[in-house]
Amino acid sequence: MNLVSIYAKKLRNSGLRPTKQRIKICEVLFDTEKTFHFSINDLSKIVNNKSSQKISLATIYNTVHAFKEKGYLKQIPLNANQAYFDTNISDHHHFYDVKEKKLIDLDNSDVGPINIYKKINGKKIKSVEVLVKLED
Amino acid sequence: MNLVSIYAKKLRNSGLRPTKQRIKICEVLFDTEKTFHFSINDLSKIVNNKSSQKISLATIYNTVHAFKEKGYLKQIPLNANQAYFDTNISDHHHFYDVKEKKLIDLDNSDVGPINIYKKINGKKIKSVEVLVKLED
DNA sequence: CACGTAGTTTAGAATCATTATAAACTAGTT
DNA sequence: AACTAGTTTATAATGATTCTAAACTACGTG
Repeated sequence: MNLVSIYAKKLRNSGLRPTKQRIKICEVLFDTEKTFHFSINDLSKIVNNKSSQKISLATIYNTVHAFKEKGYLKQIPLNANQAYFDTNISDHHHFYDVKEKKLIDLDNSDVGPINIYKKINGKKIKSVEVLVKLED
Repeated sequence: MNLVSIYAKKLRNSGLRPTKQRIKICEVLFDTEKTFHFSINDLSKIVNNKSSQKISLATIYNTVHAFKEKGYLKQIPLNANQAYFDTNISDHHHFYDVKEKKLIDLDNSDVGPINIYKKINGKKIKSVEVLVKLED
């Protein structure tokens, strides 16, 4: 089965119609060995540099949100003036190089086990994310 | 020594002139037993509800940034559409109740020691912040 | 295959947090 | 009192994100 039909299936399975735009975005996001971090603007540039048939910014926003919702992307908790996303959806963390404004993956295996001793009544833990800020 | 002169001294010691506005903001932020979380808008409302002599939004922004710079406030790494700050500047972490959009402090003592085994050449760790998302 | 419809895309407008500007003001010094 | 660097302010500008509503499209049904 080729990639396009794999993406189409993946989209259909999540209740999303496999449109040309979504397939093209899938190709940029998931058709690669390495995972990566991106902002909406980054993604828009990458996608629209690949072909003359442009995808509107609104669609990029819609699609990224849908993919995040479905768990195909993760948003990185970070104080920046724009949102950053990660195609690496495995349980992991991040370095943030404050000076260079660069994110670096920090695998779960590079961080010792994290124990949370405090409990909040009626709530359970959904995720634990660590942000390690770096300086020179 | 009264609080106003304590704040004035604190400001002067950091190279910030103790203006009426900054003192008033100090009173809101630091003249309390409990620490708290706030957005710029929250702070603006609190400050301007306390007296008829209003402080402009621009000054609130300037002051919060200056205080953050000087280490009197911390910004909380979080994906929200606005920035959140914390008057608790001790080394600690946060719960984030996704549904209720509420932040809860998580003291350092409520989290086991965090070990980062990965090293980045030429960089050292500035801070380690944990965000624990909560769900029902 | 044509049709209908719900879902999708799109350009452009609207919103909203934040930052920049530049003129008026003020703390602290001379 | 005068000076100056630092501060405040209203307002404009910016920029990311969301909204809108009209055009388009995937796809099941007849």
